[in-house]
Amino acid sequence: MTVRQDVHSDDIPVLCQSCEARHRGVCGALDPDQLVALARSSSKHKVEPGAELMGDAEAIHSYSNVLSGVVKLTKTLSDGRQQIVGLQFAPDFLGRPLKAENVISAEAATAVSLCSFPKVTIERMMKESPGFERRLFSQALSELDEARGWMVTLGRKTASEKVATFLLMIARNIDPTRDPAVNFAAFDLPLTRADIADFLGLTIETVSRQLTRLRTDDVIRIENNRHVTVENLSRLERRSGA
Amino acid sequence: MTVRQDVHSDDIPVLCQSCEARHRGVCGALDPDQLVALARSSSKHKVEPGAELMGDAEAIHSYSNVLSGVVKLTKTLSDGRQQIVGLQFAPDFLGRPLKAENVISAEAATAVSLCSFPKVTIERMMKESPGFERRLFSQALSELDEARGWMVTLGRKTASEKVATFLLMIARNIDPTRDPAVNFAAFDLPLTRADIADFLGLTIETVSRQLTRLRTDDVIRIENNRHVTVENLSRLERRSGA
DNA sequence: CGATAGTTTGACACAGCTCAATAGGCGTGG
DNA sequence: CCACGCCTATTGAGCTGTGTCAAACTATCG
Repeated sequence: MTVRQDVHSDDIPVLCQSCEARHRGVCGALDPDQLVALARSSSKHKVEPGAELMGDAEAIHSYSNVLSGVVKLTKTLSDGRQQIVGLQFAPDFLGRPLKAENVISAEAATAVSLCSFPKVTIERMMKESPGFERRLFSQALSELDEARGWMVTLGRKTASEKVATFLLMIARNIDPTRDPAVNFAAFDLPLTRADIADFLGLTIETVSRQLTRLRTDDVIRIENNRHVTVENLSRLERRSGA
Repeated sequence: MTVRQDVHSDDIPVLCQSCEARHRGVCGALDPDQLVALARSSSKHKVEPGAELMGDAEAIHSYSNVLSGVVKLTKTLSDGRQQIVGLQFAPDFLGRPLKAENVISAEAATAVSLCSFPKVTIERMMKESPGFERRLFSQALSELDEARGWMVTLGRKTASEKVATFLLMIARNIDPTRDPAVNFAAFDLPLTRADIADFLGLTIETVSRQLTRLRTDDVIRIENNRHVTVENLSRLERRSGA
């Protein structure tokens, strides 16, 4: 385990000073010099909900850190059926390393801010900093664990368990500063009913009915279709089939 | 097995000489000296179908290369519902790097032969050989791509598409020396109907009915319940919803 | 306000599940 | 070699959870 250096903030690029990716993200592996080098070719930008960030079967030119907002990773069958295969939150790293072409698409689910880097910069950093590559590796393995967790949900859970599992996942991920011990959560759903359906392998109608059921059973409250309050996360968890 | 003292750089351990993992697997990244070092603490062994290779929530003590046979990776819900979240074939690397505990179980689906290494050996090799870590990283990313591919199958395909997709995957993976261009395949199913059901999020009966349908539609032939012949893989692919 | 997009609700259909019976493969022992 | 038992796979009949189609409702915004 590498010990984080005691770094004075004036050594760190302005761009990176309050960046979540420097703390829990891939940039946490870099020393100030490397941060400066990386920051030189990075660019921060914001995109609107619905913006396409990567296209399936498209050449990869850049990678990004997600600084805020939620990114959908999707796959689509030739006849249009769609499946969301992952969600990314700050400070996740976006983009498929070690490949020339994407096999999935990425789209902003909410307003998203990103810190992007040219492909070559990331490749150089991977070569020069073993710690950086290690962080990318580690994130890939976490995403693999997650994807396999969703395989269980998709293959073996009922519609109501799926919806409960989804809400639980959002509650746990949407606020990077959230204390996991707290048994209460309130958040805006980052996805529309159609997106939730595409994530859970259901239809919009079924998602809506299951949400209504959770609401009438007093497990959750919903305001303005988007804002969800969960008084008792354990209660929701018991409904998730875990 | 004795290793010679004065190893020239072109000397490869006997153990590794005809090993698939040295060609397409993680050991391909190692030079002869490193292979010797690794081989010193490795052990080859065979296990019966059904043998448990890793347990969920169990501390990790070793990693392995799959040399032959098929390994099921499974996750189980508390009430017993099971989902297969991946299959491993030669020369895949088995075990979750960068973690102290497993989050999945692994079981031999067929007779399996393995080449195993203590945890510390793999960890040392990862530190000392960037190429070795790179290969592990690369395999993790491939497994991630695959898992996401299965998410689409589980969430969005019909039962008959699922079964066709499964057969196609087996046809393409079971024989490491197979030419991808050939449009014909014949193989023994490495999984029982129950396993296939657990992989595809279906019941045994539905799997059986869909296989019968593929058989009566002359897309496949089945002998002795296990041996499958596919005259025309493209035809099968058209049934897979790809 | 009206227009639009997203969501909920209802009625009904059907793919895949459940339960039950039958058939087939394979090892063991007479 | 057959007979038996065991396990796995197939087939059938009926049920149910989720999908489909359609209509009504709600939030948001010009």
